[in-house]
Amino acid sequence: MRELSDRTGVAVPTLKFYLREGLLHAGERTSPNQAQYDDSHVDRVRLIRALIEVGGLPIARAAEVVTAMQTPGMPVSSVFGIAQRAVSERALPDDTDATYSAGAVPSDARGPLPTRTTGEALIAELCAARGWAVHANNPGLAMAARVLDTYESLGQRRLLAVLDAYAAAADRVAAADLAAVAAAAEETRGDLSVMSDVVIVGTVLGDSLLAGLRRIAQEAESFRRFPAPPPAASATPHQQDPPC
Amino acid sequence: MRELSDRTGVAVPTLKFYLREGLLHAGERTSPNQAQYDDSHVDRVRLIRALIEVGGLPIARAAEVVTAMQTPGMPVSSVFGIAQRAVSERALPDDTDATYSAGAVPSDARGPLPTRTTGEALIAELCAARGWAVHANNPGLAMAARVLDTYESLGQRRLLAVLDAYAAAADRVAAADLAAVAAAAEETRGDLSVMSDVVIVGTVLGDSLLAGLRRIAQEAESFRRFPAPPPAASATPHQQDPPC
DNA sequence: TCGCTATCGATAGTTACAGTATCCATTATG
DNA sequence: CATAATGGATACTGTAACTATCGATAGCGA
Repeated sequence: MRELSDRTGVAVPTLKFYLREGLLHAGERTSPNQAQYDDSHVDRVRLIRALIEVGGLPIARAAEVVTAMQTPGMPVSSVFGIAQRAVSERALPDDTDATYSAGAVPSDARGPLPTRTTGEALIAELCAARGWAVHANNPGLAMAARVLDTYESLGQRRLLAVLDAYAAAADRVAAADLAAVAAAAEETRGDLSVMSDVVIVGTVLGDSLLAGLRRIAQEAESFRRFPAPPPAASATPHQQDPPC
Repeated sequence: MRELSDRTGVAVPTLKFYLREGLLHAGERTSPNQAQYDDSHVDRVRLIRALIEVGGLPIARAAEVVTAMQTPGMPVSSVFGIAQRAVSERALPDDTDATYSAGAVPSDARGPLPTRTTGEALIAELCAARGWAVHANNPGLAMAARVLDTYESLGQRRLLAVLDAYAAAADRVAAADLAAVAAAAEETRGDLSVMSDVVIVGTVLGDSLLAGLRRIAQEAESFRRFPAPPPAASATPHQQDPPC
């Protein structure tokens, strides 16, 4: 176990903790108080750390994910669903209620239609326009709708204008994601466990990658549009040095 | 204060807590133990809840953000930087060290070049290829590089193939983001506070929106590529019903 | 074989975060 | 004037993710 700790950089008590939580499979017993850990354990620990640190998953979600990963015949679509739920459920607390305690509806009673929310309606429209066919329980639906509703409630209706561009971007990203899965399938002649790996890692870490690239592109685009930030005097020190 | 609580759906003790933490500006004093809260407080509370619940920011980051937002002459580029740091720093713990305690470098000593990491090199290349000019301290650089390094360390080198598509998508998204800011600027003749709002809300919530849309697009694309998931028997119940 | 260290497993403790709860001296309100 | 609420301070709760300690072995070198 010391060796496993050394090879992964994770403290021994933490490894014990992961064993307890079912994140890490037990080693092969050699005696009542001795076990042998192999490369599969090293890989598993690395994956766990990646999901938690880079992907930001809580440990319970990571446990679900790795459990699903080692279930033998799990079809790709199910693995996708599990990965998606894992990264989404930290953003969707429990039941998406607004907790408005009293007369808190934002002032204007909208149309009498039984439409759930503006956001949901917009997303449904978007799906129709793009030909996206998904299950109603796809966590992305609630997530995206929630953001749109929040834009509205913050009086940022102008931000709804970004929706189409975001959708186009999402399409591109999803195409790349699935292409990676397909490539893995081809290389390994449809080895489900390899495909699961790609799906899990790609889905969970992909969010971070995309977010990071977005920040870079934002700053670059910002320079393009507002080349010299107005030479305003401010209390905090700003860094407006030359870009790298 | 009860009224503020009722109008926002946030418990009174929580509002007190936000006041203490500097998230919420104090009300106008009418007597030593009485204060008047107005619409600005309602808006602020809604913004705080949105940043925390939808954007997933920790309270300390939200405090930085709202503080920056109300700083008078803050240039747009600085606001962008603050918003970006707020959404990034939960993914970048402190100093991005690998904490490998002993002989933990993944077995093969790579080339003798002083290149920081493969990820950083790839991102630098990408920036050059796309004409992205950014400061070296842009949090997206570290974030994206980290994900790429993690792909490698997990033996998922094949996922590096998605990078170009992701970058193109990020470009699209950033263009839309900046277009929204520009539109707001035009509408309000360059009102910095309105622009700050758009930048903050767009940056923080945009990540969630994009992530949500990605999940939808992924599932849709998954159906397109793997129309009928192989009829495998598995322990857990799968839902492969008709899409909505 | 002795002694040292490490292991497994269990239980308990720690730190950080995000609130909640309680108390108190006022103060508004019916 | 009595009740209820307010602002402010302090203290407490609950969860997440570890971290420390303990006790009974078990391996390994001298």
